[in-house]
Amino acid sequence: MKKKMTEKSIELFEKKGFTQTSIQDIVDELEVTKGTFYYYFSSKEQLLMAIHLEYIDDLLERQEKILKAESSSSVEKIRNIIALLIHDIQDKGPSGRVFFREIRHLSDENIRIIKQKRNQVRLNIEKVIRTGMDSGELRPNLKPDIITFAILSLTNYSYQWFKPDGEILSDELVQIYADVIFNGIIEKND
Amino acid sequence: MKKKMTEKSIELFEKKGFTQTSIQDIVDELEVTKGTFYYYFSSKEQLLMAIHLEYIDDLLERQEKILKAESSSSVEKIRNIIALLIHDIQDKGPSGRVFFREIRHLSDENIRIIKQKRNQVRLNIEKVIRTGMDSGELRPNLKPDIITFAILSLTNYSYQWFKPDGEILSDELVQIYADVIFNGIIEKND
Amino acid sequence: MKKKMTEKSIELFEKKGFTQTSIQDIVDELEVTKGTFYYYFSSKEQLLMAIHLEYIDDLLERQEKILKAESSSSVEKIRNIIALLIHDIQDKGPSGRVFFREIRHLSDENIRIIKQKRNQVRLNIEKVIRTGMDSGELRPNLKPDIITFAILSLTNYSYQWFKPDGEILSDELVQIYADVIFNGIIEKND
Amino acid sequence: MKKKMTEKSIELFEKKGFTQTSIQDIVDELEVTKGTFYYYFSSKEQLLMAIHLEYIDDLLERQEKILKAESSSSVEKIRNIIALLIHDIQDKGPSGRVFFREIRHLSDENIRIIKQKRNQVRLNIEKVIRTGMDSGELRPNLKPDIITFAILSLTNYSYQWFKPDGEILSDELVQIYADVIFNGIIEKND
DNA sequence: TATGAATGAGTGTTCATTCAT
DNA sequence: TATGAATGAACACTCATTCAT
Repeated sequence: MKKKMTEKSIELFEKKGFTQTSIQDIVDELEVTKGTFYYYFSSKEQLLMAIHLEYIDDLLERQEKILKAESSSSVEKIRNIIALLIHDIQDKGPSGRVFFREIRHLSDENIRIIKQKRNQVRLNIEKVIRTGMDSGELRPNLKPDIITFAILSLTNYSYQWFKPDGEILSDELVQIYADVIFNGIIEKND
Repeated sequence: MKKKMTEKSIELFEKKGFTQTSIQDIVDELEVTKGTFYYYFSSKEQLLMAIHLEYIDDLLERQEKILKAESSSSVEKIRNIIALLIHDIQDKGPSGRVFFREIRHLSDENIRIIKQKRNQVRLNIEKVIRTGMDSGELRPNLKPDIITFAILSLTNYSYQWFKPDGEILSDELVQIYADVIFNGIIEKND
Repeated sequence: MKKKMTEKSIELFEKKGFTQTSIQDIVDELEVTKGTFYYYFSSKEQLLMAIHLEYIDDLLERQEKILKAESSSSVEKIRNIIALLIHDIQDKGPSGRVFFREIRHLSDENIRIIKQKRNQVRLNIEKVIRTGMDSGELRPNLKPDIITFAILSLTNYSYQWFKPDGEILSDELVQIYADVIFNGIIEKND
Repeated sequence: MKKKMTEKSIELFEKKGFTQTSIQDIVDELEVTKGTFYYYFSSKEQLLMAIHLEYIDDLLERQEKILKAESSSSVEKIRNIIALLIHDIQDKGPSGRVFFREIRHLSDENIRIIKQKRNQVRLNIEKVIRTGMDSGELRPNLKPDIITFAILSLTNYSYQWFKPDGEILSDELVQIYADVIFNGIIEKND
């Protein structure tokens, strides 16, 4: 039941937003009563926090696996991280959208916790870029922090427009975005 | 007074969000009463729509100017559009953030109107890219629609993290982002 | 309307208790809506605090008048204070009962404020007793603080059983209680 | 377990009040579940009634013992009853406070039962006073009912301020109160 | 004896909106 | 142009109580 509630909440939060979704909306859909909701969650915010934690913890865990792969080059690792972030939108699109949009409705303390984990994701990318610059895989004159923001912009903003069931597949999107990031769009006349 | 209300609303909507800001909050700051608000606006949503319209119409207008400049190359036009979108965050950050975050609180009909104008901005970029590909300035194998989304991701997502008063200047950000988009990050060993 | 609300609230709080009286109960009786209540009071507790303040401030003011009367002896002053406290039960019985019973539902800060004023009433009585002992009007071996509690017990507890519309008049009660306090109940065989 | 529940309830009811204490609060402290509570008590009110009954029945029983002592004078009996009532505050303070404060949360029928027993305590005192007046121990012109209320006011109100662990001992309080009641506070210049 | 899931009526509070003045 | 009193629907949350196991 707790699982069912979380899932239905993600669905509704994504469709209507956190504030616009009432506890009544959630329990109505599951055909239970409000009391039942509060049996499993102590508050609406706690539910939102649970959704956030599940999302970011899973993401961090999978990112660590990519980082630890010793056989990968930095370029491969970046490509894998881009794939990870983009695919998340396909696989768990709704919770991703909730994650990116509703964080502000958490309490200050919870925001701090989530932002710290989000920063970890960001700093992990930054580190790979630095390693790639040092090893000569990447151009030496880059600003790693800004490049990281560029990558996160591409992947995170995709939840705003990318529909996994649309014409373009998420694998294609990964390939195109990696190509842009790595090679740029200008024609080189060598 | 109407102007003052709009401005104060943008400020509050940005700080606390549309739903979390009450009419009472707005009128309290201006030291008038709720009646006054309803003299100038027929509803809270109408105020939000006014903010959206002002933002997007101004943006479209300035984008058109860039597009019409006959002396510019496609690459220059793209760079100018990136500059336009990034600078907006600096100059009218709050209304930009409101624009990107609160659209969902408009009525369906109003959402349609705003999205149409937003699409216009997007299609304008797409067209410049196509022109650049045709003229040989840009690589011929690009997907213009996706590249457009990439550009919009970089610029629009910047409102999430970019602080105009921080270390990095918006001019620098424009330059770095243009460099990434045009040249990529990989070291070319020609 | 605010006045009407306070009065009806006192009436209901006295009959059913603060917690058992809902805002709905109050507004139903006045045939208005809950919104109206919150137009005049920011919370249920604030209403309770208003009731407390009005009661104790009025009491203190009238007590001061008694204390300042230069022509009265200490015995007369004590008798007048007993009359003041007892008559309050008759004149504004309901708010007195609310005052003595519901203080615990105030916030800690508000409890502090009210208790301080209540202590003032108590200390004022204590001072009169000391003066009476010094001047020889009262027995020299009394404990003024305990005697004060005795007086307050008699008067304050009367709200628990004394009905002003019953057989015995409040003037009689004052006389009897003053007689007990001053002379005791034992038969003196001098 | 039933005993433990009653005791913990008294403790909580005294600290937070009957309405402010939830069944959940009680069972949490005992580390059992709500189901367990309803195994032993049919309702929250029934628990409150049990507390009241235990208190008043015990009091009545001990009062009867005092009344039956043939060797005591009326004055001695009154002094003993004052001691009984005051000491109860020391020995079972919490349940006394619950008794005096929360009776209103009983059902009408239960209120009737408790009030009847409370009246018995009162009428017993009244009877001793009458006997004392008839035998010449007490002043002949007293109103026994009012004097009884005076005694009960002194003793019952003491739960509002008297702290058994404070400076003054309950034995001293008994002595002082008895002295006031019997002798008054005025200096007699015979 | 005890649990834990579920109920449903109720609570204080918020707030966009209306309207006579 | 602006006010201020009033509305009413909604909201998050509480809690005594039930009952199958």
